Amino acid sequence: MSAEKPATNAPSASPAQTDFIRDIVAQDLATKRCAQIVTRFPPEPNGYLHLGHAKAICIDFGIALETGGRCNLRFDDTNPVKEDVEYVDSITADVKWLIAGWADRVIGFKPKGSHPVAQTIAGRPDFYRAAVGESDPNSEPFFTSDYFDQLYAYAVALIKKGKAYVCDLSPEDTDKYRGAPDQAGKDSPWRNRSIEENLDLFARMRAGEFPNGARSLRTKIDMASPNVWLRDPLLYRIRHTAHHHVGAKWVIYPLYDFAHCVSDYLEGVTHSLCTVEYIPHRALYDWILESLDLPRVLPRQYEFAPLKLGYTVMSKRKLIQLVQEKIVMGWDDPRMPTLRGLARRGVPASAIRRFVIGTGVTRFDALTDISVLEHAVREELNATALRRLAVLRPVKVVLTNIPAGEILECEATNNPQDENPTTRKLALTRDVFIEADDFAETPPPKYFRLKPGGEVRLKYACIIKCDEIVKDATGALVELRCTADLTTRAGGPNVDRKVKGTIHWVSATESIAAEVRLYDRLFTHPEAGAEEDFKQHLNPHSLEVVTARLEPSLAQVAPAQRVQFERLGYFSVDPKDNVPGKPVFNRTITLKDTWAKPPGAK
RNA sequence: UGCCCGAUAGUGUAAUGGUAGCACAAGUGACUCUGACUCACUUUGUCUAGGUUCGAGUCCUAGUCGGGCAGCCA
Repeated sequence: MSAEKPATNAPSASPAQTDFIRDIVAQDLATKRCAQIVTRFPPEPNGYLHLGHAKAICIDFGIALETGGRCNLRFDDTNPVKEDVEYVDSITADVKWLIAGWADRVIGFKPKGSHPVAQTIAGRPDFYRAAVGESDPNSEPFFTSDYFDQLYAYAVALIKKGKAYVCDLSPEDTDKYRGAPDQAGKDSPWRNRSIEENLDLFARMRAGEFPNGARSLRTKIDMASPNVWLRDPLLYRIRHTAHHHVGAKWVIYPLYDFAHCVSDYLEGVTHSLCTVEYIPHRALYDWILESLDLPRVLPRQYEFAPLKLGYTVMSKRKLIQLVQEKIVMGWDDPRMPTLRGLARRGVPASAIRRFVIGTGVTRFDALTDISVLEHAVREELNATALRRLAVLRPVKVVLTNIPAGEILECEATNNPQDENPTTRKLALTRDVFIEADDFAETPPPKYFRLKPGGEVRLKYACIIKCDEIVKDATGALVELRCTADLTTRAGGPNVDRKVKGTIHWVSATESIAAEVRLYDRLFTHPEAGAEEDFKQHLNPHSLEVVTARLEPSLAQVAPAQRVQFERLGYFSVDPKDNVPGKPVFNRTITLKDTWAKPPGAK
């Protein structure tokens, strides 16, 4: 069964998702401003993708999918000192993972020969090769760095139009000349160089004649603009650094504002969607493209609010801190909001999409509650996960009326959500384990589980009655001695006898031991991400490792298989640490628990 | 402090001048060999003050509150 199968109760024909961006897109199609919608997802390869990126991906690819358009994965790799192929590889794989089975057919294709295939494929990690498909070099992502020649030509064109100049101000002086938001800047002394001189100097910048920071290429807009991004922003800076994708060909590199709009144009992007912090850049985006007098229709930028999730941090800087300070095990730690972490935790890509799409698209600075994500995950998993019995914190129970060595077979349902559920066999034996939480010597009110003298049903097996509590000298619980009412087994005369509680269990002898990792939210504060000192809100109990007892069928589980440990939650095998004979499971999420726990209970 | 963006139940999001809906959360009940799932029901909302209009969540003005912008980062 595929983990990507949509939940049976999914709103299949829900009204078309709409928002202000989709409205604009629909209008542009209606008025024929665009024949086809082209979007792009443009990460810089300097970190791992997280839930915030998932939102952008769902918007960019989603709109392309809904309109029969396409969406390019393009690496915005204009700053070689911060970037690396490690990130190109992981981001490519993560994007493909997130859109697989959903929008993979609208991903843009890279023109043949735009860069040597061998350079990008050979020697790359398996997951990257698998993601891009070695047999199909056209499925490779786009790179802004592949446009460096064209970008350079456009910069020259701007100089020739008198709209750009080479400036000799140092970075510090450039800063001073820019002024402040409430105070106009002043013109650079180099602002009025002749076109010939600018052309000559820019060519020499490219030729490597000047050291880093000695000169820059700037637009000539307005040093007094109330929008500071219009105060002659830089187009090119000098960086004597090799580039991870195009090698050592360049010593000057374009800046985001120049490279991004031009790359969008070159790729035929119609709608360039980004987050609200780029709102002040939009005027510059438009200015550059309009100044170039380009023949084709220009792309337009629209902005939406970034995703903020409670009880986690989303900024790259904070995430990297968690990794570097070993607060988590790595970028793929199952507690991380990275796509790698979520995947390792067992969250299906479809659940992430469902969640992100459900939060909508607005420009409002919203904080989404973690329960919305959790609900989306449970909804996917409830439909697809195999039901299994596992005991996380075992307490031994001796069924005194079952002889040692005897095995009574029970039939258990694999997934009650299936139309035609299949079953498997379970072994009921004299010694079994039940969950520590499912027994209370002095039960709180409305306790449906096992208590002295009380009865409870062992799921799929029979009703048992607690006769005796055995403790050691220190008063610690050793075992429970119970009698099994075998007439309440399937096929028995009293199968239908009701008791208030049904609990999970495993045979003590017919079960296996496994490491199970229980995860909780990383932070104890909903807005931990908003605070500089976010680490003070770390949850010390975000990871708990237990040695659990599992029913034998859990000995070999495929990494992609999701299982529900009945009454406990959804689990999957840890793709890294699980080895045959020594299983390791991750808890993706607990089941919803509406029973008010008594005070002091864990 | 200059410019820009925003504000609808606890949270998120619809309503495009005409009955304020939906989801999550919370609560009540039904069902139950998962205190899950499912089902039914319930509570809770248009930031404030003016204005335009037959009619304003929606348009206008002012205020309040929240967010963004002053990298040779993206």
